[in-house]
Amino acid sequence: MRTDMCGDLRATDIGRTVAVCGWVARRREHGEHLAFIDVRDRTGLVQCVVDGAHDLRSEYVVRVTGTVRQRPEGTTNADLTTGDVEIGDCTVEVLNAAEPPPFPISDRVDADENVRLRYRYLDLRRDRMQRNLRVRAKVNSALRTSMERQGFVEVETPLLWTPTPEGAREFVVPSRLQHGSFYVLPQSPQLAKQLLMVGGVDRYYQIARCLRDEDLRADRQFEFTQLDIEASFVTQDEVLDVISEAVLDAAEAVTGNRPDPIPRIPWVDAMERYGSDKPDLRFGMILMELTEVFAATEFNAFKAPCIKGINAAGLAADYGRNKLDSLTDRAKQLGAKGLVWLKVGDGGALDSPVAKFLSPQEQEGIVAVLRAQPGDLLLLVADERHKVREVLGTLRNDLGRPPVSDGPYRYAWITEFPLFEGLDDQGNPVSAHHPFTMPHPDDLDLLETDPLKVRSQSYDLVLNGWELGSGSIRIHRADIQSRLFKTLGITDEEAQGRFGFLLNAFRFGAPPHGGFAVGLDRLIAILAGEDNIREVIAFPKTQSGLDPLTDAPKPVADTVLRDLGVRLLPPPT
RNA sequence: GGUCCCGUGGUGCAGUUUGGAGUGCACGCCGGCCUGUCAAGCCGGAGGUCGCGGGUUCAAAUCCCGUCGGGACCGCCA
Repeated sequence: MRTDMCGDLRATDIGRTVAVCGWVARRREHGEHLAFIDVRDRTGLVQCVVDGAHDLRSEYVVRVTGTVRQRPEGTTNADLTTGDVEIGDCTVEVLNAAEPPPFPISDRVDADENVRLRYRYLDLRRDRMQRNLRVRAKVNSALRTSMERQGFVEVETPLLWTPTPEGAREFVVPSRLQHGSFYVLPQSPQLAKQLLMVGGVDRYYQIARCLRDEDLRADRQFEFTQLDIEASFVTQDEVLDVISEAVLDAAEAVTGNRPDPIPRIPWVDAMERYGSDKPDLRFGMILMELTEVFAATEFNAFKAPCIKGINAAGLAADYGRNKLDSLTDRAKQLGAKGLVWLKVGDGGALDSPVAKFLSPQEQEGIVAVLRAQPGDLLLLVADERHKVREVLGTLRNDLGRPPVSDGPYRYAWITEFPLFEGLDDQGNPVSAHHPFTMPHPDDLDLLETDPLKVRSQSYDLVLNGWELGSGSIRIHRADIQSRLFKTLGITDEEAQGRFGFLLNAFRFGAPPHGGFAVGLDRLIAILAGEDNIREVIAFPKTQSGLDPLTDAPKPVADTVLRDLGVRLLPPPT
């Protein structure tokens, strides 16, 4: 039907008779016998010179045959890849007429999200979306190639899975053949891939769809895609190497440049330096330790277990009283008792409401530790250590963080996460990752004595302040798993009920294993320069979980419910 | 469950603070003119439940309450 793609035509094609197919992007009429139409396909636009365009309208589907020729002197268009040439002597065949689109098929205007999604098939015609889909395809392809090269085998796992009461809320699927029982859609292939390790697959990967019935965000959809991997007989470093290779390959495939090797930062360092377990390494403003400086302070607000400060370099002039007050409000909102700000004057003197409470030695200490220069704005928080980290980490992002999709790409591995995060209502520790995460070998004996101090062999991958994924070395030995369940307050019977199939499998020779999962929607969004994963998903849902295109979710017929053995409750009042 | 922003011809916006005739801008659409444009240009025209419901008022796009939808965020996301 066609000989060429619109966007591919170049001066080297001059003289060829070609046929292109696509949509009428624009037409420019110059009287009865001269008109230009721009024909668009997924590769771009080409200008066709036609003898009148009266029967053509925007988005008509056409097949144009003609001869590629050099554009006349002075009429080339440097903004188009095809701008040196045009198709002349055109015959235009209308393959299909079209109504005017409900919004312009153009990158210049951003239509209402609801309208974009209702007419997603039109939205997808836009350059931006075409580009994003192709970035996505490139990433998928690069990852597959990388994983294959590294000896991994793609295995598909079930979508109809079994409920696991831990973790994210699951989508539930009623069983027609077993009334009263339900499948769930997997929040990840976690347990399936561990079974594959017991099955001797050794090196598994999958570009896997995962489903979680949790509230939606710019970086979260109900269904999302992970590069999921699991490997046997590996150390943590080996897992990190495999994933590093894969994501650097993906970035290189998209951008043409290979980002720097990915630094590995222990969790406690990330929290101390950036106040976050997903630090954005594109900017500094490190949280500096001031506790020692105020060891003997007379200033009551600084008689605290931990004092840290950040230096918002050069921002003193930008922050007048109002903005400083709202920063203070923000800090209090985050749970701080207060926020101390100091501006560094021209002579290096500190200008601050609390300056008079600080000794000269303390003031010098602040300047030295924060490497303060005239014009800098210094922000200090004194409190419990975890609170100081959290508040200053948030302020650091508020003050310094560029949009997520701005370059450069700064990946980071965060390692040695705590095994547990806090206590539940019954006073039992809560797994930070999941209950099959291997404790750090040096901390095993703390399981029974000081569980909250136990580090784990788990790790996150971060890119420009977005969490891209997480993984861990798993527990493969029954004795350690049993100790962990005991620490979590889970009895052997409960464990059997919840994860029996996995624990049974582990009795038959489970190899040491570990893995990781990379959130591809987020990775692709960042590589595509988007700050919302909807932009890299062909058919996403709105924030309230609706699909304006199909109107899903919808009620189903009573007969369907009857077949499933399901009865609806009256709507809540 | 909560906080904040948004909803005005097909599209994007202004108008809302301080109530006074559906007022304005740009694009698109329809018709006409136009032989080198490229976000073509010029002339003319059509097109409105100001998301929806209620309230206040002589009078509501504008103020108040509720509700629906979109977005950002908190909670939630082992």
